[in-house]
Amino acid sequence: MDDQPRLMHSSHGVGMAGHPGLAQHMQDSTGGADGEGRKQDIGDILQQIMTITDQSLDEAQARKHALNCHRMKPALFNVLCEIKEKTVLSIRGAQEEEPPDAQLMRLDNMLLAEGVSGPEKGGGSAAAAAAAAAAGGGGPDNSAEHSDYRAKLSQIRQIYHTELEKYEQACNEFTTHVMNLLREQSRTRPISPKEIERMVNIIHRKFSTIQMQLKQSTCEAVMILRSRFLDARRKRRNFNKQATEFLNEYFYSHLSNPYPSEEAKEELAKKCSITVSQVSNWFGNKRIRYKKNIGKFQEEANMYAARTAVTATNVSTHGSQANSPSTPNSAGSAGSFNMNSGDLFMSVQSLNGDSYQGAQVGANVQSQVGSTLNFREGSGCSLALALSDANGGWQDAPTPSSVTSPTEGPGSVHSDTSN
DNA sequence: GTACATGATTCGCA
DNA sequence: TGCGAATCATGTAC
Repeated sequence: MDDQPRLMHSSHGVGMAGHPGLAQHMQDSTGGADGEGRKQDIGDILQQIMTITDQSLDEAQARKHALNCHRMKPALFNVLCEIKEKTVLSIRGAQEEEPPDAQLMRLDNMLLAEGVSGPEKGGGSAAAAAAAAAAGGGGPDNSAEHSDYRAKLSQIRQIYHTELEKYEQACNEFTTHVMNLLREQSRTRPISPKEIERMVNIIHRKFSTIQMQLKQSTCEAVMILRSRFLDARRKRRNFNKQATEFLNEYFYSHLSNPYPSEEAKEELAKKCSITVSQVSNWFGNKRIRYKKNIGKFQEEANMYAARTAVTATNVSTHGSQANSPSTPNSAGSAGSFNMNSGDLFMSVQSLNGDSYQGAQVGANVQSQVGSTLNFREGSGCSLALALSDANGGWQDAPTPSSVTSPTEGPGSVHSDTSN
């Protein structure tokens, strides 16, 4: 406590000594007739200011009022303000000129790109689509995951804006409060408008730091969400049995050309409750793995062939009775797949001498290992032969017209024994 | 825990 | 751009 008067007096001394213009100021404002008397006045005022903290509240209030009414007060405050301007605040002012924060700009750009800040873009659907595209997905098939991503991103966006508003509101309130306080205090201590303005800037900078932390946290949240979204996409889930059945049916029914069109893929995706991309992946994997190990898949092929043949037989029977084309897939959903009207798949395994009788075409067919016969009903029950060649490539099945001679009967077989 | 199955991803190619 | 091939990563059966 003892230090304070000493410091005050010290600063008083420095202030007066360091500001030779004070006496002049006093003279200017008072006419300079009785300089000594005025100096005494100033000394009294300063003394009162210095000792104001040692007084009781009531005494201080009374002294404050007396000081405020003192004729020398405005001049004294002007001088003190000038001294402040030329010392501490000038140093602080030099530090205020900071370059725009690069990190803040990065954060702003990222938030804008992710659709968190800036105008509402469907809750960041563009970013979600970009994320989906990056993960190899696309189209309406990922809508469930997209909507989940969008919902969470929208949540982040909402929290971000709520917090931002809170900060801005708090910043404004605090700024107003400080300004009012400083204006109030400027009645009893020398505070220039410039200093108030500077203080406001300091407050804004402090709140900007908080805002940056908020932006950083939001960016982190978006990054976590995004990585989880991508991870979830990568996470493998086995398709259900029915989906695999549908895919296998199509694959073995189109062994001659197991490249489903976009429409077929969409149809399969719909039936299997998977995405078009997944259908593409499945066929890609299937073709590779089938070619790598035809023998292993032969049993599976036979199973689907038999099933398809039975279905086709049934359908054919009813179909011929009804005199209408049929679509023999075991699921019985006519026309669901991109099959030629009346495609009948038949796989022949000669290893154990088994042969499947295509009831519809009425022919006993025995062929080479790995060869696959694709019977096409249609005009004259034409027969297309499809097989995977020795090089592992797929040989396109001839079109019915190209393999069907008008003279060929149901039992005619185009057989490629290259395998 | 291990081997195998299988969906997803990546990369090079035509 | 779609495909084949290789590979990764995870699910599943034992």
